[in-house]
Amino acid sequence: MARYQAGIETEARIVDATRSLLAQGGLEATTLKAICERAEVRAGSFYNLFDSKEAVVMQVVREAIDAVDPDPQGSGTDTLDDLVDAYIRFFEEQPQLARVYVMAALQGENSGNGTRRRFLRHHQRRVERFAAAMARADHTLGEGESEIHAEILLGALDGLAFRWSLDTDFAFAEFARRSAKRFA
Amino acid sequence: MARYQAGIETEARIVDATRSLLAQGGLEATTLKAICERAEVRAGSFYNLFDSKEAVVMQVVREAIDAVDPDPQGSGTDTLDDLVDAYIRFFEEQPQLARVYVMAALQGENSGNGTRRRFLRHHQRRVERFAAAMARADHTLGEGESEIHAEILLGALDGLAFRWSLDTDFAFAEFARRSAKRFA
DNA sequence: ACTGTTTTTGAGTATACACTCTAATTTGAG
DNA sequence: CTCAAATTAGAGTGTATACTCAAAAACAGT
Repeated sequence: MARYQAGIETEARIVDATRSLLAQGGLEATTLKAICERAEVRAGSFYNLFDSKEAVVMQVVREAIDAVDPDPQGSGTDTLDDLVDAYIRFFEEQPQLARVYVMAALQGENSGNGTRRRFLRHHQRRVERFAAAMARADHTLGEGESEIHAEILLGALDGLAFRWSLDTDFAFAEFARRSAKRFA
Repeated sequence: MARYQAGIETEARIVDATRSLLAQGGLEATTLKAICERAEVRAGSFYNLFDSKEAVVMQVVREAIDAVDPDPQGSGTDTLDDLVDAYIRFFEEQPQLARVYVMAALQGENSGNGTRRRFLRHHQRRVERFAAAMARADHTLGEGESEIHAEILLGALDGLAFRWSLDTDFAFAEFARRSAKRFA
């Protein structure tokens, strides 16, 4: 069971290679061959450490999302602006990863794997945090009410982000903040 | 140049086969083999009539979008509600096609083909029609102002539709209309 | 040094895909 | 009926993919 140092380092190299490939050329560029070449590893080693290509891709995406979380401990002190900013930052700093995230969710729709479920869980958590932040800012808001508002605002953010991923000239951040003001 | 009847009928069969495959199993199920089998045609015949698989897929998607257009002539009599309803109808009646549409736009991002451009042109037309309908309903609205509102509303609709395509229990239509009310 | 475990190798498998090509057949206008 | 053009067949090409496997090598605790 005890892992060797070599294996741990190899794993890190594979994750790094995957991250840079995704950031650079999206899912299309992130083939197993490309990952192995960049990590200087043969296919067999890859499969000694990961169950599938999808596994490492999803790990990278998850890490990137966590990296911009304004309140990783979930202590409940983040404001709506914090959350919106974190959302904007993820898309602006990692446009390709955001695309991969969306594609993975969309592709998972038909294939039976749990990508779609994971995506929805993550979305649900996000809705709850948005709703909580809204409720903290406005005590007159009912619980159901704030969840609905959160759902609509997140919908708008997702849509605008998608719009921006197709045309990076689109003033995503500005529209996103404007939506937040309007739906909050 | 003069086309034969046989060719015209074959073309229709191929388009029908593609449409039903897309509606049934999305892009994944819509392979050339599947199209040819369902249309009872050999690959050579397919390529005698279409340049590529993508060509027929895009044709089907375009037709589906046009089919729900509340004002195909563009006579400028559609209201915001009409437009929102058309949007909702497209996603509710053709969820798989909507997914294909989004996937195609996302995939086209890196590959040099014009899918992304087409998508953006279509989006732009939609923004203009939404903005015009908003302006007709509220004459105090400036032109720039109504375009911004249209962009945000469409963003929200896109995001909610995406949300719904992952979880068809989501009350997409209700949320969509609720978003639209904020602009009316 | 011994030894059981982890790691690495790299050729190989299986498969799926869009697309091509040539020859044969069918069509329909004159 | 003729014949050029349109259509069709269908085997075949080329390529890319994720992934497997058995054996060799490296590792680290004793």
